[in-house]
Amino acid sequence: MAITLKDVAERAGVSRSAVSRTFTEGASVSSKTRAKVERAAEELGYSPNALASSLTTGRTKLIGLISNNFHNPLFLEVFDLFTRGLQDRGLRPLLVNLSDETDPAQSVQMLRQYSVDGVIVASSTLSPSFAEAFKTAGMPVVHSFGRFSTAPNVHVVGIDNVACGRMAAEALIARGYKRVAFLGGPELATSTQDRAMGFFGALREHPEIDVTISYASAYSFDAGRVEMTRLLMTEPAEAYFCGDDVLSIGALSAIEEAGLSVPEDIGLIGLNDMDMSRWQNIDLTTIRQPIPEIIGASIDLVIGTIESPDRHPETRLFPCRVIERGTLRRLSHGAPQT
Amino acid sequence: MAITLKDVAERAGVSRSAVSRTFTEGASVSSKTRAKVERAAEELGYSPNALASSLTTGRTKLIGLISNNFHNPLFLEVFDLFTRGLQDRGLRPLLVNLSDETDPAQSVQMLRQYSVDGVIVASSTLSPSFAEAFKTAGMPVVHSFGRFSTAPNVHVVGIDNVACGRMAAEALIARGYKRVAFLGGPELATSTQDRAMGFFGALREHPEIDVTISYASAYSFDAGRVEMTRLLMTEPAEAYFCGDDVLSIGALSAIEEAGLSVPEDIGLIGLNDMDMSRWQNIDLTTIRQPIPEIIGASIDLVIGTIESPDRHPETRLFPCRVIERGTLRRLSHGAPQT
DNA sequence: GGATTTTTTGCAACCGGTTGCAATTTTTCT
DNA sequence: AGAAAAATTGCAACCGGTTGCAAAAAATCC
Repeated sequence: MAITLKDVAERAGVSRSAVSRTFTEGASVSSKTRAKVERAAEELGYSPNALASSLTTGRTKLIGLISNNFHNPLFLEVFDLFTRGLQDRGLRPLLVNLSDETDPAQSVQMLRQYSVDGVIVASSTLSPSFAEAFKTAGMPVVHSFGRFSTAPNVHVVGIDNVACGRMAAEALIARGYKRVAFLGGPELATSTQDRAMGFFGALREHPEIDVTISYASAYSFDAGRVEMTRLLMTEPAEAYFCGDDVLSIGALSAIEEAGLSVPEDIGLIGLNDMDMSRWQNIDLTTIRQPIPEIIGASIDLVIGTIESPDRHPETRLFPCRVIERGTLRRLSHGAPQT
Repeated sequence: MAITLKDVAERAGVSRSAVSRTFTEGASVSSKTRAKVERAAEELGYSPNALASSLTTGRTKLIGLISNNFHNPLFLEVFDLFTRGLQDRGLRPLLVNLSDETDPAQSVQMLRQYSVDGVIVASSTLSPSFAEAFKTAGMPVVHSFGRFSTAPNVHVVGIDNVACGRMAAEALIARGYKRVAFLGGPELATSTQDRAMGFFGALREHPEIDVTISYASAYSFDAGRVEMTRLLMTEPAEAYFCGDDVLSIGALSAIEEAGLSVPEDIGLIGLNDMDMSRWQNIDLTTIRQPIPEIIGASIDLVIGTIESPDRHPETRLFPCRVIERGTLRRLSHGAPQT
């Protein structure tokens, strides 16, 4: 059915090796045979079978892209950048949707069956051990949006969640809020824990500020809305740091529905700066994660590890910054600016 | 490095064929050898190389999933359902991000190199000829969210955009609007054209209603906002049918910013019913596309075509329905209900 | 021009599996 | 128990490529 190497070889009147070599970067072929082969290939419409060649070269150019975040709009941007970035470097993303699975065994087996060259785990909620399972299985792996660790076992690229928590706290302090709160994502998500730690850490130096905490059941609109609705039933804080933009938007919706206004009655600051957050009817003050940089670094790192497998695991964290929009009261003039 | 068939065969003391057969559905192996092989495989941690086997079986279980919609939040749901649906059936999505590319040649070549078993083109903006290129190259292909055609060359699964346009018109008529408009997506997108056709067709029977048309430059928030802002500078219509939810939200933002309110001053009806549209601070009246059904049918159809390649191309369109929310005035009592 | 070096080429083995076929073993039958 | 039928097994060829090696051809040198 399909055109193979052999067909081209016969048509061009050369050996199969010659054909293989013309399609292999840096192999030794005279320009004369190359021309013959290319002509024959063109006429037959031949293109080499990447999977067959992977058998001998050991490289498939397939990268497993694993995620469990198929409900957070931020991840559409993430998938866009990952797929584009991988394609631009000649790699192909094999997408794995983890949904509610948290055991890596199946994914490891599946990606091994397809001999992927490397694996990218894109998730802020999976535990570090998930990515480690791929390393144990001998696959180059990078955990994107993962958690910082002083002695990492696998490459981690992301943000310093503790620093972000602190940054959020400082933003609220600078704006003179006296009763603040953290509205986190799922309590056991590593990112939630770290953000809470940073937030509380910074506020420890400000005992005059009252601080509370609560958790939404997921990084989702509904969870944020439900939790904020609950909070509004008693005395709410003056401003909330929400562990995620989509959570913030849920909270925003609950606040408006209660007849209160943002930022006059309650302030909100999110985290991520997904595209939607800048929409003028949302206009969320938030902390921006430099997504393109995180993804670029993740890809570079996985490629680097494919090339030198014994590379020492490293953690690359990118700085975030506050994006000033409309859900926090303006910075009071003369207040300490960070 | 990795464990191969041969390793298992040696350890189990059987031939390579025996090992191969124990891992092949419906092959002839005695329970005794099967046990030996499974034990050896277990001990060595063997899992068969799917790509090597694809060489002889001709099946990779890889499905090319092609899209150019990486900015419409609806497509996160689409990717979620596609990846889950494919996985559940033992298939693997190889994701291709088309971005602004519209020439299928590269994608065809790439997917041929990876010997994908089938291709799903998920896009409402690509022309039918895009999907046809895969068929010409001999690959089973389904165009999801594609356009209806009486004599289709490839399988198409989607909605009847003309009927949706009509449905939108009827919804506006039923609510007594007298000056309505279509705010379409890119003028050359096939979906836009069809929706416009249905919309205008239905209104032709109501010459008393004034109807106008304009196009946003993309199916995006910004494009919707820009276009609505422009429309508001002169006398706007009483209600708009927007070609897409995200466009509607952009329009909504422009309207609110102009100090007008929805649905009191201007009504809006979208199309898609993406998850976000139900968020209470958006609360968009819209026409729901039954995304899960479309995706399920697309997967079934691509599998069906893999199994019987000469299957006649068919078009499967799913019915849509209006989802009543808060951006259109309430149906006036006694008004004709459709 | 002939010897030497460099480049190009084809052979054949291999990558990790599958499968038709004939030989062998097991089961069934009388 | 022995013959016939059915099930299992291994051999060897094959899937579509790649690559080390030795032979052949071309280029360089004196």
